[in-house]
Amino acid sequence: METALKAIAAPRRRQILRLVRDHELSAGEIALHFDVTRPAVSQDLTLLKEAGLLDERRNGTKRLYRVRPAGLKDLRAFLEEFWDPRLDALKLEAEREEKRKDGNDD
Amino acid sequence: METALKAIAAPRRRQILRLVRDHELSAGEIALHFDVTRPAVSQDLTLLKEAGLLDERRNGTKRLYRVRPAGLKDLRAFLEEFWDPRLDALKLEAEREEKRKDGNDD
DNA sequence: ACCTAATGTCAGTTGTTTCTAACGTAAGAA
DNA sequence: TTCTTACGTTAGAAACAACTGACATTAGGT
Repeated sequence: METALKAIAAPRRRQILRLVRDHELSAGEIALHFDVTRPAVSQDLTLLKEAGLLDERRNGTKRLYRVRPAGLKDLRAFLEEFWDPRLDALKLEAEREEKRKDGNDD
Repeated sequence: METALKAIAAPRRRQILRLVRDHELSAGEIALHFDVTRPAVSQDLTLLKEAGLLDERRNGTKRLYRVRPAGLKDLRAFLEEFWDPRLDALKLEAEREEKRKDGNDD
């Protein structure tokens, strides 16, 4: 969770998340959007992946990334609780709800 | 906003925000909760203040801190929009609503 | 005036992040 | 097997953040 919070604290990483919010993009395509070198972006991707915010899929020599909704959801939930800890009860209920629906990713 | 995001990415600073969520505390009282030196905490307080997340009030030789709800609200709004940019319209409406109510701090 | 309490500020050290250039690797085409 | 494409990984530099100990400041008490 710590990692995720730090991950979204950097503008470029937030931008990356936005880029792969709805469609997959390859590492190279992502890198094209920024003026740092490709390895720099690659490191951001690794960090985001470790934070559980990104999914990676390999296709041939390419690596395709996209947002991992569950990760985003967890981060959101953590923050919701942070703003107001009294939401605990509601949160637990929502989780029970989630389990019932099974595999829904918000 | 950048500052605020970085501010809450550190556990001790989140803890500080929790401590002064409902009641004011002096710098010294806050520092007692942690095992780093007082200056370290003081720097955290400065950072949080700069991020707009903390209000400072002086009383004699003491400085009393408490959460600044407006700052927290802005940060929240920023994140809401980040999770789902389609909320723009709703957000603007909410802001209009805020202005109407004038000075309400959530 | 002098003292104490409560706190901020500064300089310097250490630790962490971020970046680039160079190198390594794995997939597929020729 | 050799070449190319699309990547990740590493080493080292540079920038940044976090601490601590020492000092400065400000309010009030005696």
